[in-house]
Amino acid sequence: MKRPTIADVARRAGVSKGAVSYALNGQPGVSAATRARILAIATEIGFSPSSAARALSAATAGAVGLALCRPARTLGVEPFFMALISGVEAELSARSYALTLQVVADHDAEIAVYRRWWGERRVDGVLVCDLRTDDRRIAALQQLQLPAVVIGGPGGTGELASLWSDDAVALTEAVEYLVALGHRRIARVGGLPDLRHTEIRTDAFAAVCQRLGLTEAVTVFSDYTGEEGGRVTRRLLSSAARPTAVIYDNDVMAVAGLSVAQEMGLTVPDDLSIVAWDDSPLCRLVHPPLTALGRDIPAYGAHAARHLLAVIGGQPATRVQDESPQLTPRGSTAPPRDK
Amino acid sequence: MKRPTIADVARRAGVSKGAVSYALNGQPGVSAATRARILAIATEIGFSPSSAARALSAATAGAVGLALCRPARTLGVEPFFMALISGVEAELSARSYALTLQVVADHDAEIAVYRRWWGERRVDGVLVCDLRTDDRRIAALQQLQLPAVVIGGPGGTGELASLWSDDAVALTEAVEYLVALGHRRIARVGGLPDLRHTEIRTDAFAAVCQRLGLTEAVTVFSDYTGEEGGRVTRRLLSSAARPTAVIYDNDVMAVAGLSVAQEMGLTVPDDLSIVAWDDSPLCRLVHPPLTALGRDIPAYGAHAARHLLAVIGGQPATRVQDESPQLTPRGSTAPPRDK
DNA sequence: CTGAAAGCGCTTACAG
DNA sequence: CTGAAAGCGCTTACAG
Repeated sequence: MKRPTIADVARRAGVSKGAVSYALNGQPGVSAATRARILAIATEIGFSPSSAARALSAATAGAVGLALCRPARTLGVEPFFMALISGVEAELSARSYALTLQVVADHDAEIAVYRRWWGERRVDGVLVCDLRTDDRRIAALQQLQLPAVVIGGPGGTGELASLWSDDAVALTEAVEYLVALGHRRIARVGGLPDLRHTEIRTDAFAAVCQRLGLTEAVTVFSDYTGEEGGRVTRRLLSSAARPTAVIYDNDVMAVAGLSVAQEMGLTVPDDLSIVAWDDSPLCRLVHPPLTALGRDIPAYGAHAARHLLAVIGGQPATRVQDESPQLTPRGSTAPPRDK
Repeated sequence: MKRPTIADVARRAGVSKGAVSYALNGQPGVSAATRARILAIATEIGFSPSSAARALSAATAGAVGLALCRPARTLGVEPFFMALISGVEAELSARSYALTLQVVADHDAEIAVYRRWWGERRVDGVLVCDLRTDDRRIAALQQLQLPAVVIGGPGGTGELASLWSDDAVALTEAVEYLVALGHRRIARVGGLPDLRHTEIRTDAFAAVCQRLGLTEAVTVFSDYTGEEGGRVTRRLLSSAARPTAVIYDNDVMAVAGLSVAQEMGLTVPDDLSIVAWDDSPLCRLVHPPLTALGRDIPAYGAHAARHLLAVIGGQPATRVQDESPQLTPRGSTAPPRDK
C-alpha cells in the first residue's frame, strides 16, 4: 500500500497543501466547509501526517522519553513500573504523543541517552524516575534545557518540574497504626539508601519512632529484590529481640519477607505483622494478603505525563504534589501475640 | 544550548554536508583521513543527526513499535512483559533503534495503532504479542505491508515472520515428570483459551495425558490474574477427587494457587504439587519456591528484535524457533503423599 | 574522492 | 479565506 501524503489530500480536495495543513491542525485560514471536506477526504484515504516531516518542520518530536535505569532482573518483578508506564502511556496517546522507552545501565548511560535524544530531537521532553540524593541527571537536563518532569522529591530536583507524593506522612501513619495495635519493636527494610525517597522515608521513620519512644526501631537497607529482602528478614527474625512488625519499602521484599517468616515457623500476623509499600496485586496474591501503603500508580503516571506535556507547552516548571499513599489494612497485620 | 546540525560539522571540517553524511554513515565517498577528522569534530561538538530529518530523507523511522494489548491491571503483575521489553530494548538500542510503546485496549485499537504508525511512518516495523487463534491483526499487518515479527506460533502467523518456542514439548516434559513422581490426577489451569499458545498447550496436555492413561486429567481456563487463578484452584481442590498436582499457565496464577492451597490447610508439595510457567523471580519469592517451566525471556525479546531488524532490512519473513522452555524443579513438586 | 543540488513531507509566514 | 514558496536537516544520486 502506498502511503497517502498531504499532497494526495490536497489534490482530491482541490486545495493547496497549506490549506490541508491548516484544516488538519485546527488552525484558522480555511472556511468551515472546506475544512469539513478536507477532513472527510483525509479520513477516507486514511491519511496520517508523516511524523518525521511534521517533526522536521514544526520542530517538535511528538514523543516523550522514559529511560529506565534498573538492572533487567529487578525491572520485571516490581509491578510498579508497568503500572506507571500504562498510566503515562494512556495520557500520552490521548494527546497523540508517542512514548519512547530505553533501558539504561546507570546514570552515565542515562545522561548519554538524554544528550542523544536532545541532539536527535527525538523527544520533546523526558520523565525522570528514581531520584537520588545529589542526582547528576538534574544538572545535565538543566544544561540541555530539555523539558523534564522528575517523578520524586520533594527537593533535590533543582529547577526542574517535579511530581511528588508525601511518603513521610504515609510512613508515619503506618507506624502509628502498628503502635496502636500494640507493637513496640518495629523494623523497616528500606530500599536503596541513596534514593531520595528512601532518605525521606528513613528520616520520617526515625522521627516518628523517636516521638513515640520506640527505642528499638531500626532500619536496614536492601535493594528491592526478593533475594535480599528475604535475607535481611531472616537476619532480623533471628535476632534476640526480634521485631514484631516489619515495614518493607516495596511489595517484592514484603512478599519475600512473608515467605521467610513462614519458613521459620512464625505465623503472620500473630507472630509478625507485615506492611508493604507499593500496594499491588502481588500483595493480594499471597496468604495472608498484605497490609500495604499504596496509591493509584497509573493515575500517578498519567499525572506526570500531563505535567510534562504542560512544561513542553511552555508552562512554568512547578513542583506538583500528587495524592498521598493510603494504608490498606489486610490480613498481615494484627496485635502482637507476645509483647 | 543550540543543537548542532550537519552544517555546523561541515563548516568546521571545511567540507560539504554530503561528505559529513557519508563519513557518519560509514559510506564510501570520503577519504579515511577526512572521515576521521569529521567524526572527531562531530564527537567534539556533540552532534547527533536529527532523527526527523534522517527519517524524512532516508524514509526510515529508526524506531520499532510494540503495542501491548492487556488490561492495565494485568500488565503490571506479570514479570514477563518487562523482561521481554528489556531484552527487545537492549538489542534495539545496540543498533540505535528506538522502541515506541503503546498500550491498547483491544485488537481493534491495536490495528488502528498499526495503521496510524504506518501512515505516520513512525516505526519501521512492529513486534506482535499474544497471538490468538484467527488473529485479525495478521491480515491487517499483511495488508499494510508493515514489517512485523509475531512472537508466537507455530502456525497462525500467515505470511508474517515469527518467533516461536516449543511449548508442547515443554508441557509434555512437565507432565511426564509429575507422572514419574507418582501423580495420576493432574490438573492444568490454562490461560485465555483463544490465545494460540494456550491452544497448543491444551492440545499437548490432552495428548500426553491420553498417552499415559491419565483419565482424570483436566484443563480449566483462567485469565492470568491472581484472583481468577486462586478461585479456580479453590474449586479444583474442593472437588471429591482433588488433583495431586496442578500445572499453571503463568507464574501469577501459580503463586495465587499456592496461597489457596496453604489457606485450605494443604501442604505443598506433600498434598499438592505445583508447576508454574514463566519461571520468574516471583517463583522464587514464595515458600516453597515453585518448580517452573521457563526460559530466558530477555534473550527471547532480543531474538525477536534481531529478527524484526532483519525483516526490516529486507530479509525473508521466516519462522524462527527459539529455545524450548526448561523445567526447573524446586520445592513445590514431590511424590504425592496419598496416591 | 568531493561538491552542489534535489528531494523527503510537512508547517508557516507572506502575498494576494 | 486561499495559494505559492521557503525552510526544517538530513540523504543520495549526479556531476566533476
